[in-house]
Amino acid sequence: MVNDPFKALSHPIRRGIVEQLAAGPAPVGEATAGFGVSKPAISKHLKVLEETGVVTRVVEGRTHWVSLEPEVLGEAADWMERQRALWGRLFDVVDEYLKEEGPK
Amino acid sequence: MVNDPFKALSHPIRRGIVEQLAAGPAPVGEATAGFGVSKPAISKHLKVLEETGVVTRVVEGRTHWVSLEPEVLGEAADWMERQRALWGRLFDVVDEYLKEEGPK
DNA sequence: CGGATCATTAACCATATGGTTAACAATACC
DNA sequence: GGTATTGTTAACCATATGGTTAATGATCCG
Repeated sequence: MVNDPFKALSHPIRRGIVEQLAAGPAPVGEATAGFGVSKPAISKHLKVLEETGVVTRVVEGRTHWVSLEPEVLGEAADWMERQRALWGRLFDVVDEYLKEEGPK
Repeated sequence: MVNDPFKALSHPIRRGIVEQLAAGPAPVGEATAGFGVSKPAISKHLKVLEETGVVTRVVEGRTHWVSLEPEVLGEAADWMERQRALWGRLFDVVDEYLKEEGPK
């Protein structure tokens, strides 16, 4: 995977930023308010989100506008759904197993 | 999040193990074959998967049976789908924005 | 120009992560 | 008992991660 959205989402602060951005593009300060860490810490999380392709940034004057990249996050969502589909089969396997065992 | 499935899924080998286990419970050696790393490395990945609640282990003789825990992975899948739903709205927001701008 | 504002970079630190080889543990088999 | 099989633990190493404070960049505004 070139973009690795799962790496991006592996920290709660970064998931929080993604949640904030779901409402639409926002300046850094707005998208990252309320996480209780310093600005440099935020800057680093944002950098990870950018490097993994989850967000993009447009600088406009002194404010940096940050936007979600749904396609990249979609890769993660798709993987999860593919897995979920397979778990369904897994339940069937377990069911069959229980059937073979017969009723108690 | 007490269980953090996203942390578990943040490494490609661990995602690979999850994929293998989607077919059903398997012994460690079977669930983790073909990743090109040493057994201790595998052991550690498995430990992470266990600690985050993504898999459970049952020891039977000298083979350790590993199983997926769909509920825990479901937390991650649900989060992704909630986000995906919000991205939908995001597209609408962008559409509205483009409408306001008017046709070129 | 000078100060306030928005945000990053630099330098540093502690701990986590991901890998290795070597040794160990426990069970299975002859 | 001796050896093969399955898997973990111990010790070690390099790099990544996540945080800090202090300094810097860049823009806006009076």
